[in-house]
Amino acid sequence: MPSDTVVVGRSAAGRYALIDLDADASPSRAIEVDDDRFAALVMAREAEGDVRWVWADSSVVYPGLLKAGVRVARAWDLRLVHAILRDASAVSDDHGLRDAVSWDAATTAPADGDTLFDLGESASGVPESADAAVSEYRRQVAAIASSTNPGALWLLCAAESAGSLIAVELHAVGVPWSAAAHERLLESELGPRRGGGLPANIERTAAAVRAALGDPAASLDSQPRLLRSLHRAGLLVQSTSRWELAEHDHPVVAPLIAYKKLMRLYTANGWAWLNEWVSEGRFRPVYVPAGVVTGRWASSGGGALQIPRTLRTAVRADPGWTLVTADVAQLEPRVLAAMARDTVLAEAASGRDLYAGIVERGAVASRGEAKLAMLGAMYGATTGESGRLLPRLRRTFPRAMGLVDEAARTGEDGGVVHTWLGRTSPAAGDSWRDLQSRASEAAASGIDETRARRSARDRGRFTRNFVVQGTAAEWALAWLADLRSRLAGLDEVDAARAAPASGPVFARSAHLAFFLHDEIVVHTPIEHAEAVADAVRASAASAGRLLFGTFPIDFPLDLRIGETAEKG
DNA sequence: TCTAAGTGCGCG
DNA sequence: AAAGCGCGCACTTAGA
Repeated sequence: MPSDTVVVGRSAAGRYALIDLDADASPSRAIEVDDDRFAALVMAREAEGDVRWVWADSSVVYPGLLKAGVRVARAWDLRLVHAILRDASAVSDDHGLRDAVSWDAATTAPADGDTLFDLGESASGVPESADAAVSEYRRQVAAIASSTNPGALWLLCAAESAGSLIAVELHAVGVPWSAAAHERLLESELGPRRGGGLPANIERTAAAVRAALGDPAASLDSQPRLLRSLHRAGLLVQSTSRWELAEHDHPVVAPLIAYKKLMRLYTANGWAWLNEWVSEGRFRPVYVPAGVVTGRWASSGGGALQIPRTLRTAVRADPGWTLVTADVAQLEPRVLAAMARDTVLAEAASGRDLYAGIVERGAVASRGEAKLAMLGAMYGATTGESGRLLPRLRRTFPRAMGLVDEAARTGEDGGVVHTWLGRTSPAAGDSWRDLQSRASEAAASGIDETRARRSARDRGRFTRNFVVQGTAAEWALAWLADLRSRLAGLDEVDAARAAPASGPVFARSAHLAFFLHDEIVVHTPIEHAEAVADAVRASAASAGRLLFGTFPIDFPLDLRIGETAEKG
């Protein structure tokens, strides 16, 4: 059965308007409802059959639906799709889309969820009228249809929209988080919490630093003052970063590095963080789909994507539930092999460890070298060990290396590049172009030329990485979207075992709980753990096929089942 | 007292 | 001080 397309927005009277579109995207039927009827109507249509909900912004509309107990299977996020199509190099005839500047809203975090049905003040500033949504949707459909790669663009926009739903759901359901485990870790690392002052271990370590500096009043938290103290103590570093400190042999080095580590934990993820971000056993990060230019997600508040690995012990399943954690081994080089149709690299990647495969093919001598060289290829290293190893990688994998080298050249020349599905890098800005053209004039100074050259190289490294990072993000979106629908097919548990009872409807069965670029955590009733693991693997395979068809590249997972999400 | 920029470090 | 990409956050200082 083909899916129905229903556009959601506000009517002139300020009520919710639902407009059915027929096959050629013309409006065929409109219904207006008051806010209190909206969720019920959506639920009814979902029960009736396959619907794609087209709305301005999932982060605005969807939290209210979830709160009312309604989950939708498919959506189309006009704001996110607009941003993709506006920049897409595959779109030449945009059917007025690029002129529709009211849809150019900045990526925003959702207002924090308590407003039931509040579409009134759109958090992202995009239009909220149903008519505006219909017009924009028609422009988007036409732009995709007339693009040079409609299939890929459609897939990208659908995946992006699925991601917009998942981001809202992840926030609503939260990461199961044991405050007790977190506190135990804080106590053991930082020592007992002390009213007023710093925790005991931090104070003790600070005292050791000051003793080693021979300066009982040394300021450790002000970079310029600490730097001067270090100089006075005879440690002639240029910065106070751990990397540079570690290269020196001086009694202050060890305690200072220890101090920085403890302070980091204390200030970034200490008791204050726990108090602010964890409640009722859940950490609820705000995800921002496409918050990164490459299409990766960003987060806002709580530092969701920067939780230190050591804190993962606090991620604990509810009683009767467990966690399925999976991450993709070497996602980016695998994606690169597939994009470049580099069968040699794909072969080296087949099985478990891509870096071991590179060593086996004789390109470099050790796994460490393989990793360093491959990261250097994707990031654009020119110097050091990584830069030295690159030519060997180019000889062994000319197609894959050719793809990233070409992306870098395009960027240096001021051009744009795009991901496998067609997300396109931003155009070079005016100041960048000015700098380049000034440097190419006859009267250009040496300084101008050097600066222009450097900024061209910078841009080249950005576009080089864009194609790989962005395509990896697309793979991950496809993985997430496919997994979400597989999980939705698993049975619910009794309400008494729901996790937690006050959580959103989908929390009564296995559900995604965390996502970090190439890693997912699923919270599941214990009896469904194996089924979840199968679904996770199946969706990874399916994402690979969806993007790369029959090209022989696999995406092996590191998958673990256990009540904590700790890696190990 | 506010904001912007610099520094450093957590994640991929 | 990262070399070599992309982020967010905490803390400080400089400047208005």
